[in-house]
Parts: sequence; structure tokens; C-alpha cells
Amino acid sequence: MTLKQSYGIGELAREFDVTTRTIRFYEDQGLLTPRRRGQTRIYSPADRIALKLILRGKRLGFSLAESGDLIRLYQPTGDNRQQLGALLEKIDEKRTQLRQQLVDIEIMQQDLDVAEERAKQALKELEESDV
Amino acid sequence: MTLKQSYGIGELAREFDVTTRTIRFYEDQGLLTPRRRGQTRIYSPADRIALKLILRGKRLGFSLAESGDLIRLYQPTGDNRQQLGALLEKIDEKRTQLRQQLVDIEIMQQDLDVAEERAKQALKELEESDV
DNA sequence: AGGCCACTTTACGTTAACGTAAACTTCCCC
DNA sequence: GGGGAAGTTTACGTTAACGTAAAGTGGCCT
Repeated sequence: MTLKQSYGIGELAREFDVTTRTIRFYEDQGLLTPRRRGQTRIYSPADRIALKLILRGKRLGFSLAESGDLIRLYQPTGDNRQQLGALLEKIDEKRTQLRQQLVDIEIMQQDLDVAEERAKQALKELEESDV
Repeated sequence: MTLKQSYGIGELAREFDVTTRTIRFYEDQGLLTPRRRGQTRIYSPADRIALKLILRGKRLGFSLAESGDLIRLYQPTGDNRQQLGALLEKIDEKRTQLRQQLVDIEIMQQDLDVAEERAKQALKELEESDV
């Protein structure tokens, strides 16, 4: 069995646990561009990938506009130097942001370690005063 | 010179590059609890730490409510077992979330690598067709 | 033919996280 | 004692990212 090459809106909604409203909204925002059969939307594997990217972006706190940028980073539009340069800059910015997030996550993880220790200690003290 | 032990609102605003409106809003949401001198707010080092945590949370896409949870993870309120248990659960949830974010970041970084390669390749081809 | 999905469009509603403006007090400076 | 500068309260405005409801279309089943 090879990969599917088209998807219905409900199908994608179920797979990624979002509503169809959400998927249509992303299209409104220019993030997805399904073709149509009659008036029904048909999604390509590329659309599915884009959706995946959007949701991953959301988990990292990216706005839809930012995820839109990311999607466009993949579409090598017959670009001129100007645009390719700007693109490389954007890539660099995103890299910087991701590195900052890595740092933030590390600190938070350490904070959680501390919080856990304290909670466990508090529990222990409750036990001991307990009879 | 030892650490300052109180801060003005403008001072914090400058340090973290947010507006005073934002800081007051966080207080409204119960995330900061400055004392007052007259009607002027005085922030403690703990408030400053909390603010730092909130902003770190924002960079990771946390809502203010979530950051509020995180702040409270540090305040070992004279808790009972119930609450300590719930607290330990929350810590675990956050850990899971942070791990997912780590995965997401890795994938994005790889995606950026690919995008960069393509852009550089496109540039190269422009050069070659250039004379 | 009737009924039930899954799909569609249109449009108004909602929440979070502040922005922005207005009107006021306090303190300090010259 | 007039005027900034920095603080305050109150309140309405704004944007992003959908939710929710209403009303219609198309296919398929029995």
C-alpha cells in the first residue's frame, strides 16, 4: 500500500484532531490551497504536510502568519536574488528563535525539577507528622 | 554591590522590554503581587522572577494561565496530600509538553536545513546562468 | 421519495492579551 | 508655583484564531 494522494477535509480533521472549520480557516489565511471537485475541497499530500507544519508551529507558539512564512520557505518560487536573500535571512531568524526556545525549555525543565523536589519533600514531611 | 530588593514598574518595564500596561495587566491576572507605597507599586525580587518566568513562557507559546500555574508550582502553600498530588501531576504534564516541543524544534531545524540548501542551490544556479 | 451524511457558504460571537486614550495625583526641580 | 516625569485608575478598542449557528447542496441507501 502506497501513500494516499488525496484527502477529504473530514479525514484530515480526524487525523490531526482539529475541526473542519479550522482547516477552512487556514485556507482563508492562504496557508492551504486545496483543489476542488465540484465545490468540495480535495487536499494533496503537500497540503497535508503544510497542515502538519502549521500544527507543529502552534505547539511552539508560532502565529499562523509565521507558519505561513515557514511553508513558503519550501516553495522555491522562481525567485530572484533579492527574494532568495530575504529568504535566507528569515531562515536565520527562525534558527535564532528556535535556539532561544531550546534554552527556555532547558531552564523550565530545571525549574520543574526543583518544584518536584519541593513537592516531594513536602509530602514526606506530611507522612512523618502523620503517626 | 548586592542584588536590588525592590523595583519600580518602569524599571522592570525597561529591563524586560514590555510596557507598564503589560505589567499591570499581569497583576490583574493574579500573576504578580507587588506591595504598595502609597498608591505606587513596589516589586520584590520574587515578582521579578515571576515576570521573567511569564515572558519565558510566552516565548514557548504558554498562555498566561499556564504561566500562572508554573508560578504557583513554586509557592509551597501549606498543602495537603490532595493538592501536592495534583501538583506533581501538573509537573508531569508540563514535562511531557516540553519534551514534545523539543521534538518539534528538532524537526523544524531539519526543515530549515533543507530549505536553506534549496535556497543556496537556487542562488548557485542563478549565478551560473549569469554569464 | 425520503432521509441521512458529509460537505458547503455566510455571518455573527468569543477569548486572550494587551493597546490606547483620558483624566488624575505626586514628586522633584528651577 | 509652574511644569515635567513617572506613577495611577477607568474604560473602550483591537487582533488573532477560531466557535457556533443557520441555511443550502450533493451523494448514496433503502
